Amino acid sequence: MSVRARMQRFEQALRERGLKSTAQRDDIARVFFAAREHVSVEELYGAVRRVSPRVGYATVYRTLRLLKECGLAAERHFDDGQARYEAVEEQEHPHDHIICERCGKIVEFASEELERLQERIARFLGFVVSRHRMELYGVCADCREGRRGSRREHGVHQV
Amino acid sequence: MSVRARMQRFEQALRERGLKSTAQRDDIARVFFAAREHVSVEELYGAVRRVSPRVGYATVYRTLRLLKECGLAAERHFDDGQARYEAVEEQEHPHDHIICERCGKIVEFASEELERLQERIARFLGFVVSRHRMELYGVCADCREGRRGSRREHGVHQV
DNA sequence: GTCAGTGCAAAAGATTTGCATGCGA
DNA sequence: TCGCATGCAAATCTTTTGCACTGAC
Repeated sequence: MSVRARMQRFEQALRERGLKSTAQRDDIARVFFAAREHVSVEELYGAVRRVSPRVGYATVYRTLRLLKECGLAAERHFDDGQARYEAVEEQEHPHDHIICERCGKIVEFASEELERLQERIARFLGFVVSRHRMELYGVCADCREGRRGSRREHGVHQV
Repeated sequence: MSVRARMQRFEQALRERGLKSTAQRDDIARVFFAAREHVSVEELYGAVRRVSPRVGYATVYRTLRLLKECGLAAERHFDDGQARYEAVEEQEHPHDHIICERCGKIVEFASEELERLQERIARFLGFVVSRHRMELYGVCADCREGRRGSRREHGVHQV
């Protein structure tokens, strides 16, 4: 989905909630949607300040919370401790992450087989699953072969 | 493994590193090993204070870091944001967690089928996996059926 | 004109660190 | 005795909140 389309969804969400559209909110949302996936608050704040230097940290946090509540952003906690955010696709299929421990690249993937297995395991343990999270950590092909590689890797890979 | 056996491993690890055995370290380690799994620092601090009221927060953190470095404790970050620690079994098989969103019970499980699937997915994406983490969130049988149930559920379930 | 939104600073919560003192080896 | 370990308080770091001012509607 384009940044423009996402912005329209954001503006619509604001209207639906009777919230105001402001220059700051727009700047933060636009930078967020245009950013590489999985930004930390710090990274987002830095990028926003380059566009609009008077924006405060608190507004970035507040707008990120707003985007989360509108279903336009998702918060992720990876093992390094710091929270990261990613833009959510419309009707997005839940997906998982595989992370290169050398270059930091994060690749998204979805596996129906994995989901079925999770259901099965949960049922065996007496649980009904509502959500899950899985992360694989390792080394990507680019790093193993000494290539530079792109840290950007778009979209969810169906595996 | 018993608390006693774990304490012996701890004392040995201290000696190997040329570190001192102190009353505080022993108290914290003993309470940690005896505690239910997945304690937060706050919970551990509270429990240690009941045994030894003069211990400081900093010492709990420092000892927990030490236990981690000795391979006797593992740090886990679940989705609620706060870090939790669990005692590590000797030659422990990596395992995953399923968490009841109603009563907070955490059940550990290990699945070879899951591991094989993870390997397969990673290979497909060009990665070599070194570790992983998976959490399932849902509602346990006890909660669904209005039973009280035990929050303790020992050991890793092979599924 | 109203009142939600913003920036700033202060607060809050989690964790780490500096330092004088204590205590294990 | 010597130096690591401790307790305390202060410093960090991340995130939230209070408040007076601003600006969207």
